[in-house]
Amino acid sequence: MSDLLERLRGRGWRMTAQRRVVAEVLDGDHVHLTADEVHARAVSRLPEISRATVYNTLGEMVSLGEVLEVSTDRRAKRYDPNAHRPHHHLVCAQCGAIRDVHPAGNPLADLPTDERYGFMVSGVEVTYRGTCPNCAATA
Amino acid sequence: MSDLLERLRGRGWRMTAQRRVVAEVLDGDHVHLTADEVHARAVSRLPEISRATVYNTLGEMVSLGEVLEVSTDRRAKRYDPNAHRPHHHLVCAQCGAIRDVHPAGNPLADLPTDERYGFMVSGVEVTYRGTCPNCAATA
DNA sequence: GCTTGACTTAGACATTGTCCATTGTAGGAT
DNA sequence: ATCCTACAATGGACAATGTCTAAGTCAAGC
Repeated sequence: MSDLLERLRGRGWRMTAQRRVVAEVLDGDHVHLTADEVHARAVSRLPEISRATVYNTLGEMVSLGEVLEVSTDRRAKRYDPNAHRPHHHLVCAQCGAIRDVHPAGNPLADLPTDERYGFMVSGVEVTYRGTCPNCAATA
Repeated sequence: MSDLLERLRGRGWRMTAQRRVVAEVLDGDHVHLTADEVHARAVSRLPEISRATVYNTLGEMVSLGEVLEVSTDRRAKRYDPNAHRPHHHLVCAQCGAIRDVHPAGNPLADLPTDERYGFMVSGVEVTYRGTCPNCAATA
């Protein structure tokens, strides 16, 4: 059920009630919660969990490479538990809904050498913007 | 020399000392200043300019479509006066240096219909990550 | 040179995130 | 089973970035 929790367990990660709750809250597909959203949901299961712990725990999951940080807007960072299959994001400009997407093509190959300014290029993020069906209907 | 200022003038934008200074500070190629950096530079030319004015002015330039907001990290928004030719960004993971790049290919065409989740997709941002020559040498 | 509505200001406030000293506890050692 | 100890959690202060408001100021048209 909880893939994320399983992965973390298999790394000798010290398990605590707080960490378990954070991992459970974050698990799933197309999940892109902010730290505060994670905290709110965690609190409903473990009322005494603190904000700092949620931030620390999310930060550790990111360091372990089991969770991705996503910045689709200039507001809060979002956390994406689907760190294993590389993917990009499609964001609704109105409501902020986010979907994971897997475009064809390889943007890295599309960056010519003379546009690299001597950088060692290691990765690329692609963010599609648009309007979701829901917002299109309401507008 | 100040293209940005010229463009703004030609739109009946009410001109004030503050707005002129902000436009001048922001003009150029590969310019990606944060609001606070813009403020700091503006203050050196017009000591009494306020932070709120800089934020307001940058926001208006963005609304007018003459300046782009760029979020290459989760820190402060950056402002890019080069709103004419569409382009993407290459960011140094160590020092945060940013270059404008123009990759080949069309990422919009690479997003299959069955990965669009019914969204009306209107744009795409591509952010390349890597290490700049300077940081590679120092590391 | 007036008038007026738009612009600017200073600072309070909001949001998101980090840090630190203290307290608690998971998991190995006995 | 219990004890130890290093690691984790807590909560509250602090920092960075951005927004808002009420009052004063000014650019541009008449």
